[in-house]
Amino acid sequence: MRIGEFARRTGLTPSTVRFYEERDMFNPGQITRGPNGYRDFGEDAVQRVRLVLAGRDAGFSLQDMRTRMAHWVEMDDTERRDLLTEQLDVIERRREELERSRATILDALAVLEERRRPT
Amino acid sequence: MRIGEFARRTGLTPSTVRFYEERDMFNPGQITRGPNGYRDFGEDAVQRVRLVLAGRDAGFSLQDMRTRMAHWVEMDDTERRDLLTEQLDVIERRREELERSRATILDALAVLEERRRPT
DNA sequence: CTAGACCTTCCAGTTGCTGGAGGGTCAAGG
DNA sequence: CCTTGACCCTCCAGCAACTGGAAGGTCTAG
Repeated sequence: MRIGEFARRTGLTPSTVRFYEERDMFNPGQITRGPNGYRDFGEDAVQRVRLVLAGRDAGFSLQDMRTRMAHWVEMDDTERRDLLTEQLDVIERRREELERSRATILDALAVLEERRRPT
Repeated sequence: MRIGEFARRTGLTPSTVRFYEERDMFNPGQITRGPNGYRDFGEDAVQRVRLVLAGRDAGFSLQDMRTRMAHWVEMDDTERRDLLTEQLDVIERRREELERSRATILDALAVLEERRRPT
């Protein structure tokens, strides 16, 4: 598929996809070029970028994700499990931060409510 | 208090605190200067920056937070409630993204587990 | 009077994009 | 055939939100 469709399917913009390619987030072969110079994305490129996005949202840098995924093929399942578990931990920490943020705002809201119907 | 203590209490680095000052995240008077040129932070500066951080973690830009808080004083409680509620929505959306990210990783883990004890 | 822990400004660099300029490709319709 | 529109290409400048280093000032304790 071409970059437009790929972007739509991954929720990215074409610009961002090109940026990810420049930063080596794809494996060789996942993006080929047609005779007109257009990029051609395979189905595995979609899978790949989805993992990258999961990592990014967990709070990993693109470089982190690149190295992690580069070594993926040569890792055994135990190492892979460790890596994914670590990723889960990072997500968990992000979730907690978000929860604190939410609490701060709920607090502020509670103050407003209390002012409306005073105790 | 001086910048070091302020940074410790807000979980920021002194560099970031100076950057926030430069970007006008504080109200005039929340940071004064001693005769030696050192910054002196008041207790309200701590409150202020905590709200900024809650907004930042919710996904708002610093500029957004700056304008939001600048108008805060002249808003009535209804507007304030709307603003905070909007902030909660943004947090909720971030939470969902994070949840999807988590699901992607749990999926990958499940594949590994299945390979260990095949069906 | 010096060592250490602070603080100051200024500024260049990093990450992860975003959007624009200037141009090529290609299918459909007049 | 030619134009129009929706694509695509590269290159590059700019942005947000930091980060850290250089070069230097201040203050307290020993």
